[in-house]
Amino acid sequence: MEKMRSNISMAVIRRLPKYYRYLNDLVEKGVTRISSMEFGRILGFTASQIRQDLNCFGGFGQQGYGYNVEELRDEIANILGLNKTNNAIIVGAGNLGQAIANYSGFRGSGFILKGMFDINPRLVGISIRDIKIMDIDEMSEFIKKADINVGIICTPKEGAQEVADRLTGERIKAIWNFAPTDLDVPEDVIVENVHLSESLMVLAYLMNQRENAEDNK
Amino acid sequence: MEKMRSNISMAVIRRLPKYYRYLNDLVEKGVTRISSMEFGRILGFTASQIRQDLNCFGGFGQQGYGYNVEELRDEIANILGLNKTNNAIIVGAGNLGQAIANYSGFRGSGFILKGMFDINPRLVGISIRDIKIMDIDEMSEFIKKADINVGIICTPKEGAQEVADRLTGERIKAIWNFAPTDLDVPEDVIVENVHLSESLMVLAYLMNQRENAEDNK
DNA sequence: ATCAGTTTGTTAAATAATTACCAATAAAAA
DNA sequence: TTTTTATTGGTAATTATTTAACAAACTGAT
Repeated sequence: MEKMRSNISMAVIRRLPKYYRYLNDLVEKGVTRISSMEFGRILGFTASQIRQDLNCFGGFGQQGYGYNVEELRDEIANILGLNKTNNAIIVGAGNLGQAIANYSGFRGSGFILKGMFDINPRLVGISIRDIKIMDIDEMSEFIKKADINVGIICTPKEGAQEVADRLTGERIKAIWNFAPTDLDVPEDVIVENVHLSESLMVLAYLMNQRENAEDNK
Repeated sequence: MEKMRSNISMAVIRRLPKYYRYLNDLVEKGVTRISSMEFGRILGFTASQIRQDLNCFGGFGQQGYGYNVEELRDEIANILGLNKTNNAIIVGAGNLGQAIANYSGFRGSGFILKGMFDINPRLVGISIRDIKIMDIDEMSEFIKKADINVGIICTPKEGAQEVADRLTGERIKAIWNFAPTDLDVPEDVIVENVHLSESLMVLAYLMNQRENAEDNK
């Protein structure tokens, strides 16, 4: 049974998926047990950090043995809520929306794509992976009918806030936002941003810096 | 002239693009000056943090006045290296690769897409935004010829490491990695990961947690 | 059983990041 | 010009995160 600590830091939470990914790889390789030290070596973390992180949720290991790989993997899946399903829709069915619709990572995260929406009449009616693109005016009704609780925003930044307003108006619980803007939503709505341009700018910064450092040598 | 501090923390660096984005918005709105307090209110940061962050790179403000919006925007663009151009190729021309190719965020970050590569013969020959998809065997030669220094990996995780090896073999400087795996590269190569599945799992965690918290009320 | 060797969970120490504070100084008002 | 007000840049205090240390406890071998 998990410890009930609700004040886990985001730093810890953002490491959990990486733990999960590597544990999955280990399971596939047939590794049954692992120590925090060896796991840390693989991940590039300190053993201490791994033990500290895992202990936020419970004592999954055993002295003199380490962690059972499969058991730990399942515990983390449980902590991440990957066993629960969430019905999702994509709003904005352009290139990015379509790529996300085809994204295989949905499998295994518990998210199920139920519909796609766009304002562009050329896109409405097209199907991506058996998901029909619908007109955005049908969205509210669809959310109710299909029990949607996650909205994925793949619109340009101009339309994003309005889409967010419509989604939250329908009591959606979470938004996965790919639009390059910060959304203003009620405090009980969760927003996870994927800001590609920011990621790219960080890359630009690091390249630029590296270059400057070399010039100064 | 910038201060020369090379030990800027990643926490600061990852905030720079957000500063840049909001400053651009302010320029567009015609705002000419702003105090750290007002800027913080808009961004959701403390005034202290903004002043502290900016001071890593230089004293861009003025007592009793604040910061000149346009000037600060340009300074940050310069710090981020957005004025320099970098030639990039996309490896993996599936849905995600094509979406990235169409991604308008390249404009304004200084990255120029010069080519796309795939192993799938059905894709080779197709053009996306005037960029021809080539066979991956032509990649090495193309990198030399077209002076490419950035590789964007949009392959499944299975092929990603091999692509990274080929890219670094050609002395590429940086990789923008969308494959759900951590790449092993020489230490002078910069890797910026966009791990969508990890982002999605964090979303799952937060939703799951919110639900648990509500149940315990 | 007993014992040597591992490895955890947990507490303490060290490091990093954020926030508060304030003297110095420029802008704006008087 | 002088005074008041605003606001920075930098330093100090606080808070958060990471790493180190170690007693407790399990494994596996003898």
